[in-house]
Amino acid sequence: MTAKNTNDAKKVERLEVVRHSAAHIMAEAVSSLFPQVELGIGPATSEGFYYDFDLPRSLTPEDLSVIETKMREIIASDSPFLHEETNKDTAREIFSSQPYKLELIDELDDETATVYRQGSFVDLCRGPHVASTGEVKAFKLLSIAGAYWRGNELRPMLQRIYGTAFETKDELESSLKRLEEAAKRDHRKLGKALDLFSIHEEAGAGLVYWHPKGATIRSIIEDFWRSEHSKRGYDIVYIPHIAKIDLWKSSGHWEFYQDSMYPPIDIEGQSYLVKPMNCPGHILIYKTQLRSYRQLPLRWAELGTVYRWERSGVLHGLTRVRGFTQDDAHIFCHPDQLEDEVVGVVEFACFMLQSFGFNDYEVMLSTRPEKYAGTIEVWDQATETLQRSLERLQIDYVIDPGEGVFYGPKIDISLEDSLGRTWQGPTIQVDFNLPERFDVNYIGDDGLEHRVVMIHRTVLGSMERFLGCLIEHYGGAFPIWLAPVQAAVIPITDANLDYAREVALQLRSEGIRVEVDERSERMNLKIRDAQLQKVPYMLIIGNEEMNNSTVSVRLRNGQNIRGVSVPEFKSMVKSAVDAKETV
RNA sequence: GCCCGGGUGGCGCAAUGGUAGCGCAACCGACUUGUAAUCGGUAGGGUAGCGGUUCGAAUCCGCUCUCGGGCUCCA
Repeated sequence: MTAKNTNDAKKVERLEVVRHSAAHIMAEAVSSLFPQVELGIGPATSEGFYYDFDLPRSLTPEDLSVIETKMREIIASDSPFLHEETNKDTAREIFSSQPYKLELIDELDDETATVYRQGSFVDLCRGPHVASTGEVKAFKLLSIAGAYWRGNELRPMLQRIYGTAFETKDELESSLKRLEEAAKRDHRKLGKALDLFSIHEEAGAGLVYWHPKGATIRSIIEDFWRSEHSKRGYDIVYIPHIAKIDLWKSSGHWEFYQDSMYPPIDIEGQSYLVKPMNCPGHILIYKTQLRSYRQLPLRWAELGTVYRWERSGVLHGLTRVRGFTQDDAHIFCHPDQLEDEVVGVVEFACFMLQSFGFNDYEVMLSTRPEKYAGTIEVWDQATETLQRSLERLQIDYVIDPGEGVFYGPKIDISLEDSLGRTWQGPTIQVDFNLPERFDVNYIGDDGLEHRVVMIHRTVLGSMERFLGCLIEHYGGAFPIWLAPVQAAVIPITDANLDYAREVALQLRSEGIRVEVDERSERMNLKIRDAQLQKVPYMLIIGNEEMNNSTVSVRLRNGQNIRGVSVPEFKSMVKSAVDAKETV
């Protein structure tokens, strides 16, 4: 487990100041181009900075370069950032024409208000800033977006300009390159280019169709998932996709989660709902018997497909969809087992992530939200258990107040991909509520009924989101154990076709995923296509190979190994698969 | 859902009021070739959908669907 530490806090701090100053310079530029502008806020972010504006017209991408030019002038003028302390009343006068600033002034804790001036521009701001505008040496405006004032969808929508800034031009350049690289790895692009999945306008937004190659990867992951679960004492269950509304009323989902559920379906006068979660189904199975404390913990896992109504604007490739398969499991245990179970799940989740090459993650503990079920005591108890488990594992975590689910607190793990971006992955949620609602019990050693404690958990998140993340993490160049086509057999001329087919047959009999490129094309074209498809091994077969019963192996990194016998190649692939090698 | 910007042959793009064009892929033919694109030919769309303006619409307007960048929200 690698803790994420801010290795050079000072540098980060300095960068924040530069970015915040860049935001002010941008605000000055926008103000001079649009004197009627009403200013929102303009902070630095982990990636750059933004500023929100209320403007008389919509900005276009062309406006960005005009604003950038203006910003360069301001930077060239090298005017100092002047810090000024004043009181609220004076501040109100300064910002009399700025309603958003006035609102901020009203909410200041004490009587002093700090303002910063550069040139003729003045902004309400706590600071700090660089000494003068000339110190902002490398910046770029990136995009325009709508953003609600103060993040509240009931308040006006402002226009937000995103930009980024660095201390040096080199750092800016490499950051922009990283963005380009990220764009190339976009799972939506790669999904199309590598023929992995599709989403259809005529079939519905947010609903994923897995093509053979994508499905191959998915089913390998699912097989791995099942076998790792069975090693850890889980059993697999299956449940239906719809259930009577009463079940969802009993569970509390109808009450707390209705906004995310699809409307009822009428079936012969009865209302049914498509499941947004799997838990009630697993509870029904639990309740088919009287359970003894000796049976606990029961760990039941399911690749359970759920459907949630997500607002149209939030859908995004595979990472935000309306139908998805959770790698779900529910653990029924007694309270004394809770901590051990949580520890086991967190370890399991980390193991799974590491198996896919994710070595950095962030752990978040989310506490009681405003809308919650159950009592505060029970919530506190559960939250403490989660906390103790993380401490036992010596995992650094951040507390996210009020972000728990309605039925219990949770641990979320977000993973960091090869480009340093974070993705929401596994989640572990304690639930004291559903056992209560469904009266889920076990018979203790005292012969009496006791309430079970439930853990909901995923170790990947959802198949869709995880695959989306994996595609980007590997940039489409999947490790050998996951690659949908592990080897492309490339005959040089048609005369080599029969031998090529024979080699493929031999490899296939060993479970190696092989395709023969039988097209009447040149070898170079076939190699190029296999490279673009990111196939890990290309087996070039010409007369030389045919005569010696060998293959010539080309790796996707360009490396060539000639004269490899077929058995040698088999064991090469096998060991790469076993080691989960990436090439 | 909200703000802004898009939707053109399988894919990537061009055409901004005058009856849609290019590259790749596909198909046919020739070539039979040692590590990232062989050459030639053929076919393919009426521009997301519906309605409107106009002599004339891919281009302008309205509505719907959908995609992208964000906001809010989330596995």
